[in-house]
Amino acid sequence: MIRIGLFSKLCQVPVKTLRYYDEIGLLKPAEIDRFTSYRYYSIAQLPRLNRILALKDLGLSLDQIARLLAEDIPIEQLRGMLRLKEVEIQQQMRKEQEKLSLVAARLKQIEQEDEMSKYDVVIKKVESQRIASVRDVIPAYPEQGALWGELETMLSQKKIKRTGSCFTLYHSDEPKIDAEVCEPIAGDGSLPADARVQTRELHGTEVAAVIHHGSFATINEAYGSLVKWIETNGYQFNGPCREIYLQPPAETGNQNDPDTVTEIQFPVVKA
Amino acid sequence: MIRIGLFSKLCQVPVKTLRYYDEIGLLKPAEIDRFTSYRYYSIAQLPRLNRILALKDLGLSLDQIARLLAEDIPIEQLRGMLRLKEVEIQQQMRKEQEKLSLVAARLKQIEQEDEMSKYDVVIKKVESQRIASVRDVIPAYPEQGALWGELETMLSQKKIKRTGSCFTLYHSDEPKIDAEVCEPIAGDGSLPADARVQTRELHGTEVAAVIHHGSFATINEAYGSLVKWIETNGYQFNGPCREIYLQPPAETGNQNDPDTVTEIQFPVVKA
DNA sequence: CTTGACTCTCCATCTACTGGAGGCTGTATA
DNA sequence: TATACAGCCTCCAGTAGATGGAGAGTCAAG
Repeated sequence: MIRIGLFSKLCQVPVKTLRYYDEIGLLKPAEIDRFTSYRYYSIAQLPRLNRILALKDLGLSLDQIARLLAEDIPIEQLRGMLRLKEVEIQQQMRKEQEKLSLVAARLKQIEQEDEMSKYDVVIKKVESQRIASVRDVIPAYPEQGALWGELETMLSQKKIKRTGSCFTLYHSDEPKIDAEVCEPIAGDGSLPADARVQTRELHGTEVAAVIHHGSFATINEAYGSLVKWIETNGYQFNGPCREIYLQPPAETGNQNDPDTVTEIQFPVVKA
Repeated sequence: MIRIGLFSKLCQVPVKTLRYYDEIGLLKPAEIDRFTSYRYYSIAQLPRLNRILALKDLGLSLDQIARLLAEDIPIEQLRGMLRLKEVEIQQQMRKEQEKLSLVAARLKQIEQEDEMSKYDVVIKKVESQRIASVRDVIPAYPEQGALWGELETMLSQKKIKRTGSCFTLYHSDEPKIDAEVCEPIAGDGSLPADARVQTRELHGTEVAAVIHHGSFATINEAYGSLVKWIETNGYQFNGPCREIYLQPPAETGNQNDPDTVTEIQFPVVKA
């Protein structure tokens, strides 16, 4: 029987850690003095500790290790745990890889422009949502006002309220702009059976997004940054772009308000 | 001004997390009602939050992000932080890679033998230490008794105490076993200037180690496991093997004691 | 006026330890 | 045998980045 300090030296594990393992029941000392509470370990406990360390090196949690050491684990379960861990590590590696390329892209961008970009691109998931929309080809971006009028009229007639920010889907670019103005509505919204206004489910997707703060006059910069980011970070476009008007419900509108906040989202997939 | 719930929906960040960011000063609401303590956010705060999220995706800590957003950061410092992070991520990836191959090796081993090996190999660092030793070629392993005799005699004459477990270094294998029996001594140990007993520094190294619990008769299994592990896990031998006798200082000795505990270490380098 | 959805603060929890304060215990030396 | 000092004990707090819950106050609609 040896005391904790010597045991610690033999196994190269700090005393504090041994006490912690005792506390959580992972490795109890062979004996504890009833009067002094001194922990006494047996050299024969080294193999168990070694097994603990080896399993820890695989990335298993102490909790999992405790369960594995519980003596009556079928080999099948061990195999399962390891396979699970294998997958976990692979996922983790992919994440790290992702981070690495993001960092590298940022660095490259700093090299080129010598400052931090005004826009920050984030990848996020957008949930599936039910929308009411009006779609048409318009000659110029500001011309979508008419479409908004049609949509609003219909919705207020039917007394349907929107459940989120309204937005425009751009199905095609200039010069023939194929725009669809949309408002999210409740899931049970009755369809109006109207030729112009239709309701449908807009399915969820991953998007790359930036937020533009300022008048629409300068929104091109935001588009430029976002498109460039998507290309340099190895994503591919995967659907029509969404331009979301993030005004608080009260104040919808003024195109040139310098406090306008707009989110631009491009559905993407990792190439 | 919008309330936390709506802001949470717009930016896809949980309410709890927004409150946490407020608490740590990373993103304070634009306004807080003095009477109700309700947090009110401005849509114009979305770009800042987006930047936070983007930096978080790079793997920066909230603390680092807070410092970066402190407005007066020179571009140089940002560059430095990113480069540092780049290196960190690469290290992390190497670690994950290491784990992955360890897990894979375990799985393969289970496939082959259909049980968990009796021995668990761990990689650890061994500190540099001062030793007194006697080295000679012996015809068989048990013959090292004589060498131990010489060493012990000398040390007890000089009244030098050992500072750790004694061990044998095997410089060569059977049939001509070149063994060096060693005892660690205090760093300032005076050298005895003896032809047979010498003192020297044994430099630190990484080792792959297993612990054998039981009589020496079966120690070959431990050697077998360890050597196999080293080979399948892509390490290379890097010095003479150490056989460490982990008995508590009191009971040195009996070769066939079934409670003998021995650690076997092979210095290794990652191939 | 009530109901139900939101929001608030405060506390606890997670992982695997690490550090420190304050107080015993064991051993070596004088 | 007295004393110094290393070693050991327990308890408490803190790490990072949230997450979950209790209990209470607030807001808007019907």
